[in-house]
Amino acid sequence: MTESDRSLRDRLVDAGVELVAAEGAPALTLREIARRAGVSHGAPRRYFPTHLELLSAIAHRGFTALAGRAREALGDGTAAPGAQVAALGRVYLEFARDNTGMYELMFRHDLLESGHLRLRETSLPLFGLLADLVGRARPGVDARLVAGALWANLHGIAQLWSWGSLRLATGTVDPEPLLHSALDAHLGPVTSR
Amino acid sequence: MTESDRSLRDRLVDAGVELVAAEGAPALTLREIARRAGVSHGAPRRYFPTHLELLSAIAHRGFTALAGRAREALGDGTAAPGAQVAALGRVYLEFARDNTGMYELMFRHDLLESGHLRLRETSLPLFGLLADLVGRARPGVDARLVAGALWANLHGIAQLWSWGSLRLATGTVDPEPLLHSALDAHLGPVTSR
DNA sequence: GGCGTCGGTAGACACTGTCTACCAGCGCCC
DNA sequence: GGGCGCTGGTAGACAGTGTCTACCGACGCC
Repeated sequence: MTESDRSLRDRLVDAGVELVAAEGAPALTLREIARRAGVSHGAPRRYFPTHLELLSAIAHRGFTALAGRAREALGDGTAAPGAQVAALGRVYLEFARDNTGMYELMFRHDLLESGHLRLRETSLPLFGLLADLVGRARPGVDARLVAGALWANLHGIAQLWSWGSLRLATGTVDPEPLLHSALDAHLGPVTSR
Repeated sequence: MTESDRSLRDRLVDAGVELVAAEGAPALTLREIARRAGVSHGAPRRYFPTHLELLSAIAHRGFTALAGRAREALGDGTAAPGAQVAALGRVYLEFARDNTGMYELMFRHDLLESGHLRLRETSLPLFGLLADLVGRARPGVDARLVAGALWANLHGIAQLWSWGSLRLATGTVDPEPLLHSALDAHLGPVTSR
């Protein structure tokens, strides 16, 4: 058959990725994913011993997708470090805005600890890149610390904005000024951005 | 009876608060809350038409508790604005650390939109206080914007730290340096703190 | 004193994740 | 070649969930 040449494992993850984009994170039922992949509800168990591990695999796709967009936004990496950090921040917020369900899934804390995929470590290379850029943009500071604070800021903006809390609190109509404020704060007064 | 002089509504919320502290957010089952309150699983429906509304009422307790701690940390409010902001940030992170389950519940986005309690608006007074302090600490800037960015930063640190992601990424052993970094960033170079 | 209403019970329903028994088809080896 | 075991999937049971509905007991009120 045309479907079974790709392993069921991949088809399940594919179905999950489509489902979370179409219906949101709460729709990612084990049985519904199996249904969409055209198999019985017990089949996923061969590949994912538990529901959480399947969700982890789906979230993993999200992290690699985010990393891909980051890489392509950075281009050849010749721009000024501060500008590259700004580009990363913008990509991060755009990803969270355009993939609400997937972003929500990626940061479900019970997923982070499950699966030998070690989902938490998946985001480390991207963080390392950020820390490197921060270190070049602000020599002299503890780059990993500042990068950590900045990452937390981006994450907070992404979440609180998508929930409407920040829109309500700040009264602004889009998160761009918040991103600017955060970048200015962590990267120091406007440099060559 | 000694139990029914307080309305079942309050007893349910009480049971939920205890349960989330003892067993974590995922344990907040409608049926388990009813069990702990000593009633049948259909009883809560008289007061909370849906499970989410009961959870909203429980989370509401969390917000008022947080506001209480903030108020008591600020004291008479005579300290320098920057110091007060720092105190608020510290209280926020401590609350998130000491009440992991409750904090997780408070920021479940599907809760924020449910219930005529309008949970999202509950955090507005506290945010207004923060924005006011930020405005006095940094006159000239858009206080609500900077306060929003700072709030997002605190929220991000609280979440990512409690999940272990920030500890892993920054290599620090406690979130205090992150708080300092964030405060320095948003409030400008160390003032009278 | 009968009646209606309030506050709670009990059970049904559909749905979930997990577990277990089964089994069809295939390759492999003696 | 024929039996065997393994791989990969099916089907059903089970406990638990949230919601809904029928019932009902005690209380207040006219």
